[in-house]
Amino acid sequence: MASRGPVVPRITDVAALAGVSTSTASKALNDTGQLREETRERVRRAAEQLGFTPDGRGRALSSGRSYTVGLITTDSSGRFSIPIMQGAEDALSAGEMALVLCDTRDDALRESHYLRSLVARRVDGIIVTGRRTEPRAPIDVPMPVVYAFSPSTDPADTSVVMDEYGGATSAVRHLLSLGRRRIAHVTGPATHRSAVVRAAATAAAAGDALIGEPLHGEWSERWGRHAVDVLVRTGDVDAISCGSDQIARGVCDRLRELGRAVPDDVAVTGFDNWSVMALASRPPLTTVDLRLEELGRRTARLLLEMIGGAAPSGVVSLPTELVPRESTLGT
Amino acid sequence: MASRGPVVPRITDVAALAGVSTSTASKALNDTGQLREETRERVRRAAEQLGFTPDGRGRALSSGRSYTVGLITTDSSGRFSIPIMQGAEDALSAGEMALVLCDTRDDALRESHYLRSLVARRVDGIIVTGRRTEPRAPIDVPMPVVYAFSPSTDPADTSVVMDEYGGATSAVRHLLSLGRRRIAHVTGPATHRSAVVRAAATAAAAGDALIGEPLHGEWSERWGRHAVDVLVRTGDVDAISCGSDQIARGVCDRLRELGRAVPDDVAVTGFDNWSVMALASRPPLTTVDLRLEELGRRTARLLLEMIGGAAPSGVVSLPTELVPRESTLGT
DNA sequence: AAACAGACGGAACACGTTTTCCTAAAGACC
DNA sequence: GGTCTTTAGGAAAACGTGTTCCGTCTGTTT
Repeated sequence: MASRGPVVPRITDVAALAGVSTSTASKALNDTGQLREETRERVRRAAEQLGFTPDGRGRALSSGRSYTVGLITTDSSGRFSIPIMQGAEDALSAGEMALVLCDTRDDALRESHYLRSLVARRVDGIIVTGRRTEPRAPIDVPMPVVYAFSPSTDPADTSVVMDEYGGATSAVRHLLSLGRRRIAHVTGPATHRSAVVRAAATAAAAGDALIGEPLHGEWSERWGRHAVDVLVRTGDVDAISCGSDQIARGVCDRLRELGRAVPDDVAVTGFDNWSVMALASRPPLTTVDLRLEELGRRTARLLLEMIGGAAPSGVVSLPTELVPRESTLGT
Repeated sequence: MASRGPVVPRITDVAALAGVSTSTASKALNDTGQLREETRERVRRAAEQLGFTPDGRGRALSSGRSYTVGLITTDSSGRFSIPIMQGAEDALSAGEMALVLCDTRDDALRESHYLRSLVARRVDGIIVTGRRTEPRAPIDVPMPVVYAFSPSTDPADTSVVMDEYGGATSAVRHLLSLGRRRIAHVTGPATHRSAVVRAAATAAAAGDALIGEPLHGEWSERWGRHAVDVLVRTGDVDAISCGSDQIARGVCDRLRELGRAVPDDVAVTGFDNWSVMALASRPPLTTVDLRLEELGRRTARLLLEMIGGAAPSGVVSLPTELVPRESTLGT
């Protein structure tokens, strides 16, 4: 027992002031047991007067729950993790649950350290999220776990992912519906699952309208600019579907520099709806919104259900949303 | 007492297995009290065998501390909050403290909700961080608080801020040292403290070299581009110091479109070192790094000291760091 | 008036740990 | 050999809450 922290009133103080026992005070404040309304009111008044707030630690111990969930993220700086965090935090705070943040920085040592810490805190459940969509090894803890964004390699675990395949498909369908028939695809490294999935969906949806093979490079504006140079040399295209908004922005910049009008000469689509890129691009990008905040919310809700006793629900795939803007529609 | 959660071994189980009392087991595992080494070892082995992890809730109750700090942020999505969070989390996790995340979304109702929740959890301390550098009203809680990024209006509180004035000064000195003598300043809205402070520092450091008044607009690439049009009409400049990297990127883009070489004709500096902007800009931006992660770390350390009993230390101002890149140095 | 049911509230224990005493055994000293 | 000190370990209380169980008191019924 270290030095006592700040002195805050305990339930016994409230009980004493109201002239009842602690158990009665507890019942009054929690609306349980059989008490006269007058007694309840007296206790409530005493609690108010003292500014009493029940101690979560005692409560946790008594209830067997900590009303806390852990969020393990491989990099919290990632633009993917943040909206997920926000969504999860939103859904959890509604249920009076707190979120403790653990950023492993992709370090296995850190991860095991944090896992021990979360287990020690008797967290009610854990959300695991990654930086990439590659499946990851499940964690071994004695409490419910939900994987978000990067699913568990064990299909029996609960994982929430977004439907990238469907997203890429919707982008291509959009281009086709606008009459584009010579579509190129520029995306990230072939070593990234996202790039491969999006490319496969694009090829399948475009069919004969796909020009050449998908071009793989880095997830950068620079690569987008360079890819345009390559495409221009190859032949003519009337649309470029990109694997990310960064690439798409680079594509737009280079097209403008070459005197090709977007979208009149070439329509461009992005992916991710990363506002910093999609809105700052000239013109603003038609893109696929991943609805990551919804993904976070859904993840948290599934976790809450599992904490409530529900069984794991396997892999849940969430729809994306096409956001049409000037890069395909014009002004 | 709700349904029992996952069954994990308690210290009594360890004690029973080792054939000692619980108090002895506790002492053995915590290296306190007077025990034979052989007994200690026996207990340790039993703990290991059972996979025992002490329950943080019981521990918190007994120690009077929760080993948890709250982080109240007005928007966790902000690119300023995130590095601060990371730094804080880094410094805290080293001390076995967990960080619970509270995103108020700039809503007073949410804020008071979270404050109640944190007080209920008997958090050991709270970090308050904002989206802007404007001072904010202090919070009233019975535990140590440190304000980061946006200081408390009460100078007696502990606040950690960055030295924007010094940062802007260093950028201008850098331009002067490169021989630039006709410097314009393009920055954000005059209603933002950051813009005003940075502009004042720029004017003071530039002296006669400052061309015209600081140009106030939005924190956007679009405004940067537009400001270049204005400046070109006004007269000739050989350097533009910008209030943010976004503005600077817009400035660079427009200068290139107008055929002005950066930095040969006009040198450009940014502010914030937001890599998405600073590195993607053509050319990459010389800019002022705010060292937000260090700010977060420092904040957390000060909080830990206050939790340990130290007195508030008033406003602490942290130095920024000039990062020279091609937009002033050339290739 | 006696028996009974129901309303009300308190005593005690549980949750899991740490810590403060306290006791018994073993050794040291005269 | 008796007293004193040291060592090793246990019993009990503390932290703050929720809940179970039980006793009392009031009012109703026969």
